[in-house]
Amino acid sequence: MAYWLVKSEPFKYSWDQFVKDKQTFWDGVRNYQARNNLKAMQKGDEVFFYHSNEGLAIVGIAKVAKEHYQDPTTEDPNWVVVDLKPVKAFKKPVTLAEMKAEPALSNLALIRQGRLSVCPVTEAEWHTIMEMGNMQ
DNA sequence: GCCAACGTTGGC
DNA sequence: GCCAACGTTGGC
Repeated sequence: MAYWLVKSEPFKYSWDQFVKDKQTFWDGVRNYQARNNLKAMQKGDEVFFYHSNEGLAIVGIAKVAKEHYQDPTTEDPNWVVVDLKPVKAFKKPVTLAEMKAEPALSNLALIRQGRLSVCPVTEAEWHTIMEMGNMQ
């Protein structure tokens, strides 16, 4: 079991839309590092859903419903998607500012490499963030 | 809307 | 294979 974090701009695809859809394929990844992370995801892995640009917070938890497959929005075999489904929303979203202020999260990939749209989260980081969001 | 960070591209 | 130029992302 591994943990991940994906980003979405709420304009483009918000958590609310995700919940309404019940399931979605995570497309639009056009970065090799992010793509490699997508490929490493396994069914059942848990994923933080982060709102970039607006909100700047982790707003919910998703689960990998289907492992990577060819991105249906392109012919290019370089790119893949995974299926995600919503698990639950944070009662209290954990903001980027809070995560930056938390010493236990100083190595968080999201903070170290802000532009990476799909990044790994360690188990310790996962639990820290869960506590910060009152999700324990 | 600006700017910093970073990835990608292309000329040499 | 290096490096400058350029484009994109995302925080502020």
